[in-house]
Amino acid sequence: MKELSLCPRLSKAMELLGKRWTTLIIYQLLDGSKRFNEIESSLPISGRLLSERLKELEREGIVQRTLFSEVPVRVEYNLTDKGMALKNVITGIENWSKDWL
Amino acid sequence: MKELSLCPRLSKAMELLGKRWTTLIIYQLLDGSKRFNEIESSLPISGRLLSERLKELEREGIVQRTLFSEVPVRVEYNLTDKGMALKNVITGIENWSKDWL
DNA sequence: GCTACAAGTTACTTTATGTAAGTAACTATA
DNA sequence: TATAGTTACTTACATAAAGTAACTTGTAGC
Repeated sequence: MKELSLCPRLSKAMELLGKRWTTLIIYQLLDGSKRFNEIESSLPISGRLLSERLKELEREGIVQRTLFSEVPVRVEYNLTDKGMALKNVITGIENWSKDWL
Repeated sequence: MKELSLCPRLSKAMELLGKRWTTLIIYQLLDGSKRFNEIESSLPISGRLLSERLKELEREGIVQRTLFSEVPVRVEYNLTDKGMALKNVITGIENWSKDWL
């Protein structure tokens, strides 16, 4: 019988942020909204996974999706307040990386 | 040809911290050294992966492994300065989680 | 009808993770 | 002497996640 001293907060957060690409996608959106293709070309990620991750982030309320019915269609993604609140965390990781990697 | 606006610092850090269990293992070690079995029972992780992750963390200089040739053998793991420097990052994630999850 | 475009989706392969059993080296107990 | 117990791992195998590339949908212009 395991007596988990697992921190549920950290654990839940890492389920999200720990998934591959998630943090990098959020990073791309920190300086404003971007289109699907823009994110896709700014990261070495495939459309398949980008689509999956954006759906997860939308479901979690971290990213907002806006559809423009133009021709061809345009879709913009931007961070919600919940997403923007991750800015400090991401900056912290960058700083650690700068100091130690 | 992709013109990646990928932040190499964040990217490299997330390759490490984004791996499943890594951050949770570091969290377990924030308050002092622990033995293999202690970590294993404090997280829902298998020995197989824990062993793999600890090796990665040791290789990256985040965790230090100390062997005590007792009977039965005892092995302790503790964070290096590089590992301890992640405390702020982890606290940041916890706080975000508290505020938004 | 044919081509072009953005934003996906589908089908398939490779890699990572999960699960359970096994190993090494030694001690303590019957 | 034989058996069981201990820690810290490994190994073998099954399942889930990620990677790759081709295909779809809706619309416009030629």
